[in-house]
Amino acid sequence: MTKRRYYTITELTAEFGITTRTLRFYEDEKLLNPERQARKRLYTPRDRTRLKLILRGKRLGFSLAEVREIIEMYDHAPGERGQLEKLQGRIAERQAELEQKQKDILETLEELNQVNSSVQQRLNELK
Amino acid sequence: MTKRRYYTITELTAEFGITTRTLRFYEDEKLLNPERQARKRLYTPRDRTRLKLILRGKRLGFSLAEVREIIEMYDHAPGERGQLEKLQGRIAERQAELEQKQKDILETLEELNQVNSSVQQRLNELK
DNA sequence: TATGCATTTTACGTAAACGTCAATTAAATT
DNA sequence: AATTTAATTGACGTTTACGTAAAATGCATA
Repeated sequence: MTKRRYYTITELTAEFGITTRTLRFYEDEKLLNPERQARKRLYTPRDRTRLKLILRGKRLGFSLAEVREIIEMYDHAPGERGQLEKLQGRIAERQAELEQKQKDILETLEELNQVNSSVQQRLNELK
Repeated sequence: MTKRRYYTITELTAEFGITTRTLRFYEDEKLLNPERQARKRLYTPRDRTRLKLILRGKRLGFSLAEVREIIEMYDHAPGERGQLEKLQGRIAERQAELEQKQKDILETLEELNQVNSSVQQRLNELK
C-alpha cells in the first residue's frame, strides 16, 4: 500500500489550525489547486506543501502577494538568460529582507532577555 | 551644545520612509506621545525610539496590537510577584515565537539558496 | 425514506492599517 | 501686507485576509 494521495479539507484544517474559509480563499487566489471528486475538494501532497509555504510566509509577515512571488520563484520555468538573471536579482532581494529580519529578531530577543533579567532580579528581591 | 531634543514630523518621515499619516495614526493608537509647540508636533528621542520598535515589530510581522504588548513589556511597572510572573510568561511566549520565526527564516534562506544554485547552473550551461 | 452531517457556493461583513481628500491655521518669505 | 509653504484636523475611502450567515447539495446512517 502506497502513500496517501489526497487530503480532505477538514484534514488540512485540523493539521494546520486554519478554517475551510482560509483554504477556499487561497484557492480563489490561485495559491492552491485541489482536484475535485464530484464537488468535494481533494488536496494533493503538492497542495499541502504549498500550504506549508504559505503559512510559513505568513508567520514571517509576508503578505499573500509576497508569498505568491516567493512560491513562483520555486516554480520558475527554465527561461532564457535575461529572465534567469532577473530571478537571481529577486532572490537576492528576498534574501536581504530575510537577513534583516534575522537581525531584528536577534535584537528583540536580546531586549526581551534584558527585561526578563530585570524582572527576575525583582522577583529575587521579593524574598 | 547638547544633543537635539526634538524631531519634527517631516524629519521622522524622511528618516524612516513613512508618511505623516502613519505617525498621526500611531499617536491616535497611543503608541507615540509627541509634545506640542502650539499645534505642531515635537517628537522626543523617546518617541523616536518607540517608533523604531514599532517599525521593527512590523518588519517581523507583528500587528500593532502585538507591538504594543511588546513595548509595554519594556515599560512595565515594578509590580508584585503575581504580575511579575505573568510578565515572565508573556516574555517566554514572545521568545518562543521569535525562535520559530528564526527557524522559518533559515528554512526559507536555504530554499532560496537552492533555487539560486539551480538558476546559476542553468546560466552556466547557457555558455 | 427521512434525517443528519459535511461540504459547497454565494455574498455581504469586518478589523487592521493606513491613503486621500478638504478645509483650516500658522509660520516664513517676498 | 500678501502669499507661499508646512502642518493640522476631520472624515470618508481602500486593501488585505479572512469571518460569517444562508441556501443548496450529496453521502451516510437510522
